[in-house]
Amino acid sequence: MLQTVPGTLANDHDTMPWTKDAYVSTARAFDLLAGHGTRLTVKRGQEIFAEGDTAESGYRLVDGSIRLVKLMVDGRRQVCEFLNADDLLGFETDDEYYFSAEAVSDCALVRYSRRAVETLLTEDKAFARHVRKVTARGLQDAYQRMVLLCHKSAQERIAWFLLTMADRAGIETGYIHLPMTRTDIANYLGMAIETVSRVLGQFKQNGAIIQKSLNRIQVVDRDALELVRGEV
Amino acid sequence: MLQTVPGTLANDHDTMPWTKDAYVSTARAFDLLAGHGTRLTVKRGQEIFAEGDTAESGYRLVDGSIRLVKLMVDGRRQVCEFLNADDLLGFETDDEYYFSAEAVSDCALVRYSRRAVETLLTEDKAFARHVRKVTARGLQDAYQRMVLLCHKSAQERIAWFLLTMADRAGIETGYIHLPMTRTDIANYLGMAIETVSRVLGQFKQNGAIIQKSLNRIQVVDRDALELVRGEV
DNA sequence: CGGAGAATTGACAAGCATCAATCGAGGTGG
DNA sequence: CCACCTCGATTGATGCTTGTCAATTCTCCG
Repeated sequence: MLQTVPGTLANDHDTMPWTKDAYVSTARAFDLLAGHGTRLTVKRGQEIFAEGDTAESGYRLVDGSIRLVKLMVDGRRQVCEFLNADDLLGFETDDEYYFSAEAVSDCALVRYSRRAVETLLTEDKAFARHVRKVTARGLQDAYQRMVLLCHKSAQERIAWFLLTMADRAGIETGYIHLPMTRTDIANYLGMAIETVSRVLGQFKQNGAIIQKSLNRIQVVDRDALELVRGEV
Repeated sequence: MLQTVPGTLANDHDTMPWTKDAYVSTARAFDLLAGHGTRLTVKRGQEIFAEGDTAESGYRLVDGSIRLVKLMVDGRRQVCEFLNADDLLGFETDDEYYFSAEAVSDCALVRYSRRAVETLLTEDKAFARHVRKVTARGLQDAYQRMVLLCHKSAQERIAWFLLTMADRAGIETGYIHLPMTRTDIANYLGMAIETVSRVLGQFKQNGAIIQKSLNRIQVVDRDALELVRGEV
């Protein structure tokens, strides 16, 4: 099964056997929130909230990319997930954030107060279902990545990463845009940045990919990457 | 922060600042399900459901331990989580299970039909909140373990594991009961069973632990283990 | 054009996986 | 009740993947 965007707001119809009648479009669900939402923008590298902060808001990412990170006292960091446009953030927790959220690129978000979120969660069944679904998807992705971190080689991880990023972006351009740094990728996949560099170098030499610029990569030989990645 | 049992049904009061008024005891929440639940028992090693199965039921673990596993085609397995008495299982997904559930020891469960679960999720706010909370806790634990898998040494992992198991069990006896095999532990922590054995051997020699039997371990020097574990 | 941060490349070491053999425990049948 | 048998755990030797340290190069902006 292909990895899909966690918390995406589209294409839920085909996976909601029990709930077709109760389904409403995300657009309508968020119309209900609209009056309570405030737009904000954050610049690249800026923090939206920190681990341990009281969860006073939920966010919807409108544009840009965000990384969810857990920070260690010695400065090492674990990137738990990358979020893209239309992903939700902070809707599932009602006490403290258990990760920090940082802008990978300049971002536009809509911020909803916890009170508005709580109200909608209890009063709008479709919205509540959507949040459940999104959270479950997050857990699913986390478990999937545990397999990756425990059982896959450096090459398998990078191949998986490139293919996943391509799928998430839709790859209509032919290029994968990687807004994050090599350090982010390394911390996401549980390896050193040097290893990321080396494996990307191998793929370039294999002719599997072409690096147009630092964060623009073209997948020339998708089959080769899928072969390296192995089963998902 | 200490690791706690994911999805435990007790002690939620102190972490629900927004919802004290809406809170009802789990006992009452599950009274609502009672009429729809059916008891069942599974023997050690038996499968409750498999990854990819249609999620037709939710379960509450009454007694025993369960492992959530993802299986690879070559037979390797990733243990995503261990569940204990009072934990919930399969309540957050409404299409397909994204992991298999296997009995680590003989288990007693209560099984609820998907229809009953769906109904209660939409009609009982407190129950819906509880499921949200439990799922979020699962995601939190998953992220926490990513840090472990990516940044911690074998010794740190085993120390973390022992302390976490002790905390989850309440350790009133002075002994940690480990119902799972070394293979399970290895697949949970992302290391080889030989390494698990070796590290446990070191801890025994250090005097940090005493192994009463294969799955009964006494923590003699908790401070030493916490020192090895480092920050959580 | 120049500077600073990021990425690449290389050399080396270490932690851990793998392979292999032995040991131990728990369960069964005589 | 004991011996045996089988599976899991332990212990040892070895090799490899990958992390770490270091130096250089590249890229992006001002």
